[in-house]
Amino acid sequence: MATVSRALNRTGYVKSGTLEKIEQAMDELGYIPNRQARAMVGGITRTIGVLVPDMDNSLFMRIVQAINDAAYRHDYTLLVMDSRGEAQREAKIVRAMQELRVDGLILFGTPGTAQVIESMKPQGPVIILDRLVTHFAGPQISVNHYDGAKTAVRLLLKHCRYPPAFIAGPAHIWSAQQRLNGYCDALRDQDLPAVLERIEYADFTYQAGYSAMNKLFSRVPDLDGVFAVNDLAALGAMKAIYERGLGCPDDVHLVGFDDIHAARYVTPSLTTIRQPMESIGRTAVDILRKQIRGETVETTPIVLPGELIFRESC
Amino acid sequence: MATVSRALNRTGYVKSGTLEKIEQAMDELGYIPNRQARAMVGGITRTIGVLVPDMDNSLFMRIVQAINDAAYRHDYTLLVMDSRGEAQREAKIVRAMQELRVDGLILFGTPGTAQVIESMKPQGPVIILDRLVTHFAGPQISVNHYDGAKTAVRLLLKHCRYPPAFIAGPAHIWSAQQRLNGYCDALRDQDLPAVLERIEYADFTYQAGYSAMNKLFSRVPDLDGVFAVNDLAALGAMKAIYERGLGCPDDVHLVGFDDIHAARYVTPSLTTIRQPMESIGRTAVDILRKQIRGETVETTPIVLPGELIFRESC
DNA sequence: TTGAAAGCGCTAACAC
DNA sequence: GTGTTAGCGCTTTCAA
Repeated sequence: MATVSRALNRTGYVKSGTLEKIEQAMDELGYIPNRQARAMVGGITRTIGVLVPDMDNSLFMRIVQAINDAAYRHDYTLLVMDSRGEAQREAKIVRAMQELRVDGLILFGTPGTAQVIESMKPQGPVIILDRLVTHFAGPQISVNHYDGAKTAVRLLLKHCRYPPAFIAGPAHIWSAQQRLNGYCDALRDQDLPAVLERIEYADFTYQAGYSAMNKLFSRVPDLDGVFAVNDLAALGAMKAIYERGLGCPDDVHLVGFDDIHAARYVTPSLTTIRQPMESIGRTAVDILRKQIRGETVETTPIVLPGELIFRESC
Repeated sequence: MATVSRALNRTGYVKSGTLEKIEQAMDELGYIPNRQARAMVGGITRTIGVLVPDMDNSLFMRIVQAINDAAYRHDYTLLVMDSRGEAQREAKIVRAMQELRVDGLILFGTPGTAQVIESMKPQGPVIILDRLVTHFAGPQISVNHYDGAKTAVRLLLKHCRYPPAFIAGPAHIWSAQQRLNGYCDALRDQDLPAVLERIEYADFTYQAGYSAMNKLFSRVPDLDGVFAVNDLAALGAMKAIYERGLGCPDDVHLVGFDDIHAARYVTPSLTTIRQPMESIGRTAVDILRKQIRGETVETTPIVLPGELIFRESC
């Protein structure tokens, strides 16, 4: 038994003849080693848990894809689950992953995440992505929402005669808040006030972007530029613009945030701030691996720059 | 030890006082049962492996979401990995999942899937989704590609003066082949021949749809209707249509397949055949659970009807 | 109603 | 180079 184990793990000496015999036997018997048994004695499972609030969100999944690729490179298997944004479900899934003894956990921040982490014992390393959580001591990674928003608004200011409007996100979500700050400060830098009239709140959906845009139209007469908190909302806004018989960018300049696929597919294609999804995912796995190895890591949030993607809408 | 085990699993008798003491101790110690150890003796892991060729494909992920929800309801945890469409990677991931002793496996069919399954020993149940595989003896689930295509083409025939063109998928992919057959037969039903001139091959991408449409334009003078093998290709086609200064549906009627989110977001919104993603996912888990319980299941492919979604493009 | 003991498949330490 | 043994955390007899 021990010799087989040594052969399998290529640890210690095994005579080449014996090795062959072992390999042949494994083949004949269709033997597949049991990783759980391995994990029982070794302590590590080579699995990483990933918890997403919405598996049908291209932004999230492209980050997960990057995680997937990095994990694959390092021979890790991913447990991915969708909490559907429900805090209770999030808690149950985290628990299940702990019972499965994942080596590390990657969570996308939701309003409930802080509490979920609070209430669970710190079994192994945890990393939070995208929407950061204030009362969390571990590593966190996100795009620089603030700078990205500023860049977007500066671009609009270059093209527009009037101060751009903002379709904002829910006030209690950290990333939305950051983008709002960026919007306000970019205006302030030009000695323009951020007036309430030009800000309309929406959640991150297409529908909400559509109605927000309509509300802005009915309220603001001199409207020739809009920054939307994310691409989905921007797409909704675009719909509203075209329904009024107006055009993009001729009548209204439009900039989104995220760079989801649809941004490239629509006509006119959407100018946006691209999140560095690939490096968010890769960095997450890198840090996790360091933590798994027992090294200590920086716990101040890592903030990666977004990239302005020029397309047709602005 | 045995008593604790009984308490945890609520199997056998435990005095209520003892139960309380156990629960209190678990709390104090932050005890989290080890599912792997459990699985070692029990044989089942309550995990399901899911292998996707592209995690950033809304069609796939909405099916996975349905799988996720069904799995959650029945207390299963999902191992989801993205093979990036590479056969070799697919094989390695399946292997890893077998080593982890998943109770069942759900695969999205790719050109390489048949061989991967062939070469791996049948450890536990396997289900194949979406693109069926001919030499596979287990259960398979997909939309009725053929009927869906027929429905789409019939709709186009109603609105168009000329026989609609078809932006086809790769010939070696089963689902694409089915949709092509549907296209041809729908024409034939109206005593119209399916002429090669009106068929342009593309893969399932936006880019390919775009160039395919341009080729059709340059080849077919009387073009007022197009059926695209999937929504992404349809969106690319739409771009080409608008670039020519034409409109949808005024000049060219357009129908897609799948009903990805973007279909609703674009202007004009895309008429399409919706895949029953929710029921594909739910059914997959239902069948898997049956198989895990040891029941025998139907192995003739389950073919679910698609749904025509009327929007603006046709 | 509880405890003792065996064993799930593996690795690591040690002896041979 | 290879075999023996103990033990990872649990469930399941079987006895008490």
